[in-house]
Amino acid sequence: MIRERLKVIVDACFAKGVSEGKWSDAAAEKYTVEAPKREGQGDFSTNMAMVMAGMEKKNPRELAGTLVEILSGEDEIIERLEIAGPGFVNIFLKPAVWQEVLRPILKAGDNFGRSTIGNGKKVLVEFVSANPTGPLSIGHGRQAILGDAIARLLEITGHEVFREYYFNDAGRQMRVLGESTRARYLELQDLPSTFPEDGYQGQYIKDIAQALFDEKGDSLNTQEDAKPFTEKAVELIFENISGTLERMGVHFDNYFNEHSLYDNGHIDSVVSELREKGLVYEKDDAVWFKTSDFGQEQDRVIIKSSGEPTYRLPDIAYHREKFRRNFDWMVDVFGSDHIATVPDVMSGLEALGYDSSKVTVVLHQFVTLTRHGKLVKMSTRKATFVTVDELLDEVGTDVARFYLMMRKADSQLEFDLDLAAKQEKDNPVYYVQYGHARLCSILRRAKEMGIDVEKLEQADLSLLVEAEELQLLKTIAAFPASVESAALDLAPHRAIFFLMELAGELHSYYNKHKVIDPENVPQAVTQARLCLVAGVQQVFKNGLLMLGLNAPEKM
RNA sequence: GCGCCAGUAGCUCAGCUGGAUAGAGCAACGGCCUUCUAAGCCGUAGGUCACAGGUUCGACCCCUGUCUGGCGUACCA
Repeated sequence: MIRERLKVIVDACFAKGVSEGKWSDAAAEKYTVEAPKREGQGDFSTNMAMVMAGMEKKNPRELAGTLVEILSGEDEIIERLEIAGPGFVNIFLKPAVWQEVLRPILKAGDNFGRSTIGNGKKVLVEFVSANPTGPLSIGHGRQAILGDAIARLLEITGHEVFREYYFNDAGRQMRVLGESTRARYLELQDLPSTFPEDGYQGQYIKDIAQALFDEKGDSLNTQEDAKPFTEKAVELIFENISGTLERMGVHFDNYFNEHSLYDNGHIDSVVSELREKGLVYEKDDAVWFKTSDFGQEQDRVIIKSSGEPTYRLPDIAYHREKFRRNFDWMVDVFGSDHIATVPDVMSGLEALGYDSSKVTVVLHQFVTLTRHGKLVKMSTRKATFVTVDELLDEVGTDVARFYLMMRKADSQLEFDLDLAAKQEKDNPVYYVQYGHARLCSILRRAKEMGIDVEKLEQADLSLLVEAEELQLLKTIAAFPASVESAALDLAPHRAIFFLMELAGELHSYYNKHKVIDPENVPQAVTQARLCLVAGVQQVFKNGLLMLGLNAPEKM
């Protein structure tokens, strides 16, 4: 909020310099106004002089001097200026600028941090999209949390968000699932059975078989078709997946069934459209898509010689339906093992005349699990994975959510189960939540002492002069920009880091300065500090809730 | 072989479009609770930002090459 205000002033001064012939407008939009990392380098700093130096063939420090001359006329919010290092202009603002940020924050309340930059843009976020072959693994968990956090961030920045889960309950995988279930079903009756070679080996298949036996008895013993087994398995697995998602606080607006693409003729129409454009051909009894026309190394099969489509074809058809449903932006959250499909889908969309730049794919790297210091290898088929449910049992929803969104998607995420479970105290989740709880505790105490919280806004904020106080004010003032950056860059981990930084500053302040202390702190100062406490508490609360985390008032 | 991602403190990781003296949390070591919650704070220690070149006023960031790890590279999804 403050940075934007200052940027306007700096831009005006740049323009003034241009009109006065001090420099050309070549550097317009190229320089930045940023908060320096280090203390003592001003509230903000601009590199304008250095950016201009190369273009103007002039000494950066000289240019900086000129800039300072122009800027010094702007004394409404600027206290002083200095030229530093190779030509930075450091800008020190009047403390009142920071002190006054509290009023709008308290006024905005739960809405502080929300914005309208999304401008009502319709966004489809597709994530999880696991086929019903087993419980959600921790990898799916990462995707669920990442996608959910992205969706939440886009929502509060003014996008119209639609969450979708794409799944397939037909085809070869499902046959194997049904056959695996049947084998377990016969097995539990001590009847001869043949477990498929590539069958699903998890305990959950046995549970499904048992449920089926409890329901139908031995009436399925002579069943040749695996279909009733598949149907039961899908039903129960989906129940399980929905339950897990519910526990994690993840909801979808729609479950899109791949099979509907066949029923509605979308698969066929994609093929015929591509055929009309001369982009498919037959070879070795299979149908090939000329992906080489779109810069790829080789063409790809879209219909196998058996007549069955490969995964690419429905993927393309599905994305075409996304476009037909008029979304302005489509965000796909995939695991990195799906990387191969991305260029194929993009090529398909281009071929069908759609602007594939409206699709953004967030590929997240794998979650590597360690338990007892050893790497846990994961495979759904062999059931050697850790399920999201088990994770939630061990560490709880908040810890799971926090850990799974704390890393950027590009990084592999190591989840140490022992650590997450035992780390009840030295846990970043609690570090942040504790900050919120502590502030709530102060506000409670204020109330008990009869300090009228309603009147806080009338406090004399100029009494907030401690370095830690100004730092907290600067940080919370940057909250909306931080949310925007996390949302637009689809990077929820930045919001997490913001909260951890705020928590660090808060805990330091808490230990150094007392808010309520009638004997040592004047009442007016207490009033002002309570305002700060309320503002910071509000930011913690908004930040935690927007990420789907709890903001406990007591811990 | 080729493509994508990663390589930053003992460990796990931040570092947003190139900016000033490299950041956090764990772990280690030394301190702080008759005072608003010690799930906290303060201090110490810890680095050739994988390696080698290049671009420039300035490189963890951009370019080239090399090495290491992960994921792909199916008529599996």
